[in-house]
Amino acid sequence: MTGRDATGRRWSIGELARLTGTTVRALHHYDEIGLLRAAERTTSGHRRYTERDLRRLYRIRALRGLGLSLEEIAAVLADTADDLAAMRELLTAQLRGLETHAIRLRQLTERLHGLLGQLESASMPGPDQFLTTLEMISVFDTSFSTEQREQLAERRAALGPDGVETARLEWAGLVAELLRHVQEDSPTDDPAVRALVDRWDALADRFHPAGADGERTRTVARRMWAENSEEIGRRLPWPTDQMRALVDYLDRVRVGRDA
Amino acid sequence: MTGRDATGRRWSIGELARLTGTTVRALHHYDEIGLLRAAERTTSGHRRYTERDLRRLYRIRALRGLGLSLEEIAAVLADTADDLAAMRELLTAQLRGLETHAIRLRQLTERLHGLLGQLESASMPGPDQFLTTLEMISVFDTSFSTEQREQLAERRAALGPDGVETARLEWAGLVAELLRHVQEDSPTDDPAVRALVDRWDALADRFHPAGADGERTRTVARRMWAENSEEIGRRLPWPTDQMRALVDYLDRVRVGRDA
DNA sequence: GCTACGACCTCCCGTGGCGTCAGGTTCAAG
DNA sequence: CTTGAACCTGACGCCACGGGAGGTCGTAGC
Repeated sequence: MTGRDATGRRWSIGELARLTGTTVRALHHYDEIGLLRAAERTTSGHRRYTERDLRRLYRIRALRGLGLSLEEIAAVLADTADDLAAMRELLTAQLRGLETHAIRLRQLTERLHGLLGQLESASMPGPDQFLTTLEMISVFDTSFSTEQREQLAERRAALGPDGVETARLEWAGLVAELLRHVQEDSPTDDPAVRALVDRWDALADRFHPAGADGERTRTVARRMWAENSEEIGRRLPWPTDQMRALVDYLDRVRVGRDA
Repeated sequence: MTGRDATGRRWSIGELARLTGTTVRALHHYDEIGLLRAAERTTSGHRRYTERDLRRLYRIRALRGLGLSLEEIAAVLADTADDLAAMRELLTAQLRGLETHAIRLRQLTERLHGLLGQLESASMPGPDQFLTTLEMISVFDTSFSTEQREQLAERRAALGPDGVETARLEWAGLVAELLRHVQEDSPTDDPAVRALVDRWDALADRFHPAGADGERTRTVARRMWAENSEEIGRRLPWPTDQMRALVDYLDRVRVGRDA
């Protein structure tokens, strides 16, 4: 078993750790799980590593540096190593995983950017408002049905990720602000309210722009946003009625505006 | 204490989980760590959540969706919430963290791309070669001294991350292949060997291009690569002599080529 | 031979954010 | 009254180690 390198150099566990930039504890761990067993032990139990162990360790560290799990590493290093296909497959899978990870990371970054922008802007009234926006974001994430998500995905391609994030965030903020106006029963000709509703409609139009059959599309669009508002209302502490009231309120403001 | 919402709706833990898209277990966990305690319990011990709990949960989920840890969330939600500055600070820090994370992710992706490219290319002799390349990568990552890293960083800016990764990978492969030739004592006028050495020198030149004082820079460059080779040799199972032999071999090939 | 002192040993708890049983109790509908 | 779904607490598992306790081993200097 040790015949192959019975004559070579030996390293203690600490030397090995220093050589490879790992820690003694990590080597203990690899030993425990059987990923890298010391080829020999001294009579007193100290580990002695051989050249083969060292080279295996280098491979392990390289693969870990590529983000593979210890289990995966054990698998590819267990194959008699003439199995490059397995290695290629694993690395390809890893690459795909990294790419989806990168996508989520970008989305996260955009959300954070948006939120920070909102925090910096002067239009931010206070902490209550911001916390409500947070709630709306959470609700938004769990409220859209699958087919609605698909519809959004179509628009997503056209708007680009930035546009979608911005819209999502803006919409969450709008719902929060408008709900407050509904609760306070602001008059429908309040300029502030009109500005909010204009932004609301512009947002909906951006997702469902008027095409050849402009009016029909817009109707569908507004209905969809209204339905989402209701769905969201069902998930909020405020009763559904309140959310329906919001939609009604929107309509009343529009009537006053378009008259 | 419960006076504020003594009259509102109550939700069971399962209802709350369905509303917010979480799991019962997660809510148990939040309760355990004190992040979200149910406002009340029934006489039999079942949790009853109030409207305030629900809204707090929405905030928690939104912040978790932004990648904050439960501890951080507890901190910002504990502040009496008029502390938007703390929130801004935390989100900014989070954004910075995401960005460094994204950088590492890009590096990883590039490495994987490079390795896969090497695996696909026809110049890949066999699994042994590939595993040796893995070892070299590992060694490369831990061998360069700090000032050498700094020198590399300068060039890095000029070459771009892609260039650095490609070079790193190519160099690792070259060392592996050349070491084999040294071991097999291939003749110095072997065309395959010459091609390898040409690639080696081209690589070094790419990192240390000939400027006004061309020759001196090149000498420095070659010395640096040679030193790294020795340093690397010291970390390899092969003795230092072998690595020094590699450098000598390189020189002999160059002499034959330039004559 | 004695004494440091460092390197090594094994065993075990902790990390984060829950998932997943196990074994028992309670609730709501029929 | 019964059944089945929902709920409870408690405990272990995950992943790749970090870190500490408490003991043994190796070697260098006196």
